[in-house]
Amino acid sequence: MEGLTELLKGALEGIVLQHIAQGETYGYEITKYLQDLGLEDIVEGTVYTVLLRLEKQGLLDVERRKSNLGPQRKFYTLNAAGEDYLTNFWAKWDFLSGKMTQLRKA
Amino acid sequence: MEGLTELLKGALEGIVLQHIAQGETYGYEITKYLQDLGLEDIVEGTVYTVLLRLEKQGLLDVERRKSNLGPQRKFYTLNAAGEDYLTNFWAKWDFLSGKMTQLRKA
DNA sequence: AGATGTACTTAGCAACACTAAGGAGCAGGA
DNA sequence: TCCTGCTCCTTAGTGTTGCTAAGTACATCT
Repeated sequence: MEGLTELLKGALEGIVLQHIAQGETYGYEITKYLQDLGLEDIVEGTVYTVLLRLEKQGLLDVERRKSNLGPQRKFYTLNAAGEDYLTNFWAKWDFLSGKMTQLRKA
Repeated sequence: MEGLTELLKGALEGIVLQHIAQGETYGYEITKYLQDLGLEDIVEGTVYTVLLRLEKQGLLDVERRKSNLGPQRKFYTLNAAGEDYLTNFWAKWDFLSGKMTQLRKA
């Protein structure tokens, strides 16, 4: 799906957070996961910038450990702030989503 | 609903376009309509900047006519390009929306 | 040695929602 | 008559965000 960029703004943070909420993970894996999901235009660079931003916002706990293949990985986990953020994110998404449906069939 | 700004990016163009698709209208009316819908943080200034952008992109036909009260109005109608854009917008929205649901219950 | 796959960082860009500030037309009441 | 409030639009500028590009680094296989 092309031209999804603008629509992803604001949503991507939630998407990444939601995936991390399902279990400790790291950037490279997240990228693969999203591409498997069908969000193929979300590439590595994008995911890493989002992760750094989320980390700076204090929504994630980070641990650097070595991998069995390749260089070290940065493992991310949601902390309490992250969970709050995520809950709030879905509330906003549902709100907007509802309005969109309303508008569409008006 | 606070903090909707980022989520609105990309969606707002579609929202405005969708409302215009339901019949000729103008900026001030669109603003009121959205606020009635419950999107209260979308204020005048925002709507007008969106309209100008859509107009520049050639998605809207414009006609300036005088109003029975207040200054002249700029009436907007969707043209063919606008309709295409709108169809495409909903396709993208449905796509993302579907992925969000998938991700959430994963 | 070189290629391939894994894994992360940084600097900078473009698009968008939003803000701020203003102007202009009309109505009604003080 | 003034002036307050409502209608209606414009322009310049800001901050956030997804994205790009270029680079670094480790491991494995040929």
